[in-house]
Amino acid sequence: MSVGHTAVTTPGTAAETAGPPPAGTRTPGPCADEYDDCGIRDVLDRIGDKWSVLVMVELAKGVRRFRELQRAIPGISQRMLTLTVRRLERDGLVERTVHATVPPQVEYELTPMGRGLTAQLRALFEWAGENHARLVASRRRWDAEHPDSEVH
Amino acid sequence: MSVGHTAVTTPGTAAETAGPPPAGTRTPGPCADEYDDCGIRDVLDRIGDKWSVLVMVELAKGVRRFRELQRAIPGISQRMLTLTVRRLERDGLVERTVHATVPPQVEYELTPMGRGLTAQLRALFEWAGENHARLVASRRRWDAEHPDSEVH
DNA sequence: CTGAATCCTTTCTGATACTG
DNA sequence: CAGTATCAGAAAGGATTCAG
Repeated sequence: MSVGHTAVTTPGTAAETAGPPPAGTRTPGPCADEYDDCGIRDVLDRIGDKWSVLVMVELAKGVRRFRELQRAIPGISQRMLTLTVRRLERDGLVERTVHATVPPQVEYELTPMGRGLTAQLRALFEWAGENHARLVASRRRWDAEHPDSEVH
Repeated sequence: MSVGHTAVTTPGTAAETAGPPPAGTRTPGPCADEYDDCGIRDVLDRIGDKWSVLVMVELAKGVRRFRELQRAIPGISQRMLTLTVRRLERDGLVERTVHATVPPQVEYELTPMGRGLTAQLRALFEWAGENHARLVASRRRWDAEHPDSEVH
C-alpha cells in the first residue's frame, strides 16, 4: 500500500467545511478519535507490505546475515530483501551491522523497538491461526455466490 | 501488496498434500515454525491495504451506511470504499444489509469475526501510539544520513 | 443513495545484469 | 557475500461517467 503513505491527494478540495480530521495529509492534531491515525498508518504500511513481517519473524529467531534471510524466506528476491531490510532499518526496527571482512558480512537483528512490534504482532498471528479457516470458508462461499467478480 | 495474495508465483499447485494451510503456495508443510504463514498473509493483505482498517475502525463504532462511511473516512473514493467493503464482506468480517427502500439504503456492520479482528488490532494501535514518535525520529535520522536514497 | 464500468497514473515487484 | 542499477510487467488507487 503506501502510495507515498498519504491518503488524500487533492490539496484544495479536501477539507473545506472543516471537521475533526482536516485531512490535509493526515490528522494534524493528536489522534482524531481513539486512534484513527496515531501513526497507525505508518505501522500498517510497514507490516502490510509483502515481506517485512516475514523478515521480522525470521529475525525474531536471532541475528541473521543477508543470505541467511534470503534462504529462510522462500520467494523473496535479492532486490526486495534489500529494500525490506533498508526500510526496517530506517524505521528503527532493525539494526544492520557491517563486518569489514573479506567476503562482506552483514548482520541484521531486531532492535528493542522491533522486538516490541513483533510482540504485538503475535496477537494478530494467533487470531489469524484461529480464524483463517473461517475466513477462507467465507471467501469460498462468497466467490461461489458471485461467480463473476473482480473483487479479489 | 497482495499480488493475488500469495507470495511465490506458482498458480496451479494448490492443495496437493493437503494440510491446514493449503495456501496458494508458501511454506510447504503446515506452519513452518510458530506461525510463518497460518493464514497470516491473508490477514495482512486485508489490514495492510489502504482503507480496510479505517473502515473497520469506523464500523467498530456502530452500524454505518455507505455515505456515512465515506464521510467518516476523508479521502476515500467511492470506488475504493465499494471495493473495500466488498472484500471485507467476502472475508466474513463485515455484513452488508440492503433495505429495499426508495432511495437505496445499505447498512454495514462488523460481524463477530470482524469485531474479533478489530480487538486484536487494538494492541497494534496502542503500540503505534506509543512508538510512532520514535519511529518517525528514526526515519528522519536515517533520511538525513542517506540524502540520496529511494528507499521510501 | 449506492453502486458498476472505464480510463489513466502511480507504485510495487521481480528478473536480470553488474560491482566491490 | 552483499549489494546496486535497470527495466518491464502487474497491481493498486483515483477520477470520472453512467445507472438502478
